[in-house]
Amino acid sequence: MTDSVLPTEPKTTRRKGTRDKLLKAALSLVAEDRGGLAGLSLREITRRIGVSPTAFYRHFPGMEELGLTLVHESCETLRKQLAAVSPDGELHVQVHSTVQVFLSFVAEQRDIFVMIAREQAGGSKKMRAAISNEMDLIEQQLVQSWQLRGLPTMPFEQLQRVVKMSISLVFSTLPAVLDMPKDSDGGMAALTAELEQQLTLLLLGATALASL
Amino acid sequence: MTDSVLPTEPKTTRRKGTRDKLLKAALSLVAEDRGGLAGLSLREITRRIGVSPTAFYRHFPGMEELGLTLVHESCETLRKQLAAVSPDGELHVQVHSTVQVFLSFVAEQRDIFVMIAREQAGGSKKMRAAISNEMDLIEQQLVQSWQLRGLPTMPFEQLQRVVKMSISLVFSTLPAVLDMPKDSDGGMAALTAELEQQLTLLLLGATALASL
DNA sequence: TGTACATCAGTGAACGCGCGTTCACTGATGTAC
DNA sequence: TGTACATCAGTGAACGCGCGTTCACTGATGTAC
Repeated sequence: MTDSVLPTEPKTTRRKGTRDKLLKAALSLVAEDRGGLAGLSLREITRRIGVSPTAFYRHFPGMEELGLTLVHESCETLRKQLAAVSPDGELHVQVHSTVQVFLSFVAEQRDIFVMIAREQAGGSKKMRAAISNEMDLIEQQLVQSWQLRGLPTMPFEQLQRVVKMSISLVFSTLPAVLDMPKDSDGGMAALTAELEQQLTLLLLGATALASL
Repeated sequence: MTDSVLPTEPKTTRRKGTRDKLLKAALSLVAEDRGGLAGLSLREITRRIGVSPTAFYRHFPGMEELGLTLVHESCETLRKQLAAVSPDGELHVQVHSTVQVFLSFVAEQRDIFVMIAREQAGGSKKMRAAISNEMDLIEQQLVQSWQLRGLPTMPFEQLQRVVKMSISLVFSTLPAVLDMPKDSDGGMAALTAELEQQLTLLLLGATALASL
């Protein structure tokens, strides 16, 4: 048994990984139900990743900061993915593409959205402010990208309102996602279909209205 | 000092009132922030109304049942008030009336809506099921009453979807209500105006679409 | 390359606290005769 | 109307528990010379 061969691999691994593990553990605990970030404890999180409770404080001053970090980093990822979409063609094709991106992201990052849905109204004041801020950023980004693509056959103010409403509607379906088995493809498909119907109705309606 | 004159008044008062006091106290504690029903304790509630913690169990088996009762009784009240509205005239007048009823009820019963908004996504599974059930009842009722008034210049399925979307949009604004000072009339007016714009856009759009 | 030192991530014992729930109880209200 | 009894709402002591946070510590990693 040669003792200390291959000093590489685990060198910095166990060191740096803990912060991310804490975030992931918190996220999965929230997704597992009970009652939002407020419903889980620091000790529960550290227990799950096999680390002493005190280790938590090496990475976050407290639970609230962990929550804010989680929201911020998740939404950043979402915005990047949304920015990468560039649908072409007619209006309803573009709608379809955007909705698909949004929803496949929701399906993929289910836990994150579950958490955002819960904290959006249920969290602390700071938490709610952070989420509302992130949603505004998403809104701005969508408005811009749709403008650039020549979609807006309607006044700017109306386009902005339509986007805001679309985002509200997407987030409204999240509680239903919460109560869906993690692997229920059928259920998710039904939600997706209904949401697409809703957004299409909204967008076509607004367009029809603007052309009168 | 004649001792036991006037034996009336407080006879049954202190007895029966406790259950309602518990409900009210829980509601006001949720509205005061922190983090939903999950964020407050049985002892906190009983402390607020000056009763021993054990008295709680005379009225509810636990916190969850108190929460479910709160939701149920509140939504029943809301539905009764909505049923009492009978707007006349053109479409946008009817929209205006309905929105006004809804929003004045929200303003009036602010705490209840705050709680519903929080628990809709943030609560336990049972809680979410109860709220989603109550929202369906509201939806059905609105669809019926609009149908009776001859509003639907659109297919039934579309009317139903429009109502569902309207309710989603109303509930989406609740997190913003949460962060508004209790007496900020200006803030509430702004929210009301934006919401009315949104709903008008949706309804007129859908109508325009149906008449193409 | 080797050595000395500083920084940093994680430890484990200990604390005081508020919690939900149990229990046997008390005294007031309601009911039967 | 009065008396005996059952029911019911509220009490207060007691319990064990998991919590957040503190502290002095250890040993590994990173840095300066």
